[in-house]
Amino acid sequence: MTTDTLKQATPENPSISLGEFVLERLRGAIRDHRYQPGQRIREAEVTQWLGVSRTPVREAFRRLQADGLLVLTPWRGAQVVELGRQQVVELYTMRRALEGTAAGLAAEHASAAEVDLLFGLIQQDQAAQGEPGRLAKINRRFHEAIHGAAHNRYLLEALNALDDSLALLKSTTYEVPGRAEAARQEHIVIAEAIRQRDAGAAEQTAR
Amino acid sequence: MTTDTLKQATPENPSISLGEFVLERLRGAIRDHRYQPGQRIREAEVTQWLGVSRTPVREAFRRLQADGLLVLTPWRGAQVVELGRQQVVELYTMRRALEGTAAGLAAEHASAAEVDLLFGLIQQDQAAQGEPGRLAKINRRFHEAIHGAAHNRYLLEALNALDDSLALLKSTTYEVPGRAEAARQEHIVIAEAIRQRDAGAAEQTAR
DNA sequence: TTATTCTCTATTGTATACAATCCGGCATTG
DNA sequence: CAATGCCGGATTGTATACAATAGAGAATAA
Repeated sequence: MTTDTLKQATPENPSISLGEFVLERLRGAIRDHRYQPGQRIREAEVTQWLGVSRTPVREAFRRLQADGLLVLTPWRGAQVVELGRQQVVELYTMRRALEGTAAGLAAEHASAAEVDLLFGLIQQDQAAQGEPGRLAKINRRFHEAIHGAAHNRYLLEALNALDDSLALLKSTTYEVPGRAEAARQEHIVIAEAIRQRDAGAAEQTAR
Repeated sequence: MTTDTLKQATPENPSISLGEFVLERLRGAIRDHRYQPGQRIREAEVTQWLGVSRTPVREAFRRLQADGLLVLTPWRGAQVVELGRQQVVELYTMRRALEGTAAGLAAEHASAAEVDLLFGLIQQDQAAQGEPGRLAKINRRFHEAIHGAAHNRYLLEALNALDDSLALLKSTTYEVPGRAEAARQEHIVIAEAIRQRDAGAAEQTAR
């Protein structure tokens, strides 16, 4: 594999290594359910798909194993993780906890600009009523803003890893009628608590 | 590399792959400060040390990168992570938070046997007064017991990863005179809160 | 003397050859 | 007919060859 082929394979960013490239493509495929939980992924398969040799594929496999997205069984290769009921429960429990932690830390560490961003997103949220797509996007950005305001890279990493694992589930974003309104009210309470540096309240509400 | 050589390299457990073997040896070496923060680790070096080829070494490197113990720079190889001041602060903050989460979840999910274990360890702790070595060991087991009682594998993973990162610091286990006694009192409060299923109190005290 | 460029070596990224293992089907035997 | 054992292909684990790059040091010019 020459540098030329690498450029072909990653036109957006020719500077990253093939291993990173394969990693991102595989992670994306798993997130988008192009590989489904329980499905086996053969090295040769990815090799042909992305036009690279086995070496970078195997490196990507190892990283994904460490991230909890793949199970590597000796001599049997890689399988997308299948989450059991108990694991799903634990995953959501952990997420609730970390979400609370993030809000609490944000209350302690958020800058004025970050607080402004939170309230700005709440206003955008208000303006996007009735547009589920936009609403979901703004909602996500609100949570990301809180995560960032916590100013803790390890917390951030953990939250991202959790999100990746949650993507393994069938994404059933069910619409509960009054949920959007209730969520916005909660967001206001959280943002207010953060502005007033009330870590306890922010943490409790975020959970 | 034949199976025979593999057995030579891992006499304790000939069944695991060489990649896993290298991973464990490297992780241990970093934990024990045989490789110091900032130090570069060359592939050829590990290759000779452990008598394996570069392939398993590289796999171990990737896993350690994912665990946050190594930094891999393209064309410059692996370096043990050097934690800056801010990172250390964030690490300890995260640990406090997760320790609290673990205690809170333990209060919700601990079995009777696990509660008994906690109180048993407190008694052992009392009996080991004046023996810093034993005391530290029992203390560690107490915390591990709480982590286990939380019944959340993702939390457990995160705590272990955090411990690995903390091992990068110069382990300055400084002895504060009355600390052992104070710690035991705190442990009693935590264990009591868990027994009474008081998640809030357990979480607050554990932090 | 100092800055700069060039070359060469050490080291890593990638591809591929080879060894070991698992899993299917098939034959043999009771 | 069923059960068992034994190949043979498919797949992964490991080693190694080759390509590409970074960095150190020498040589040259100012």
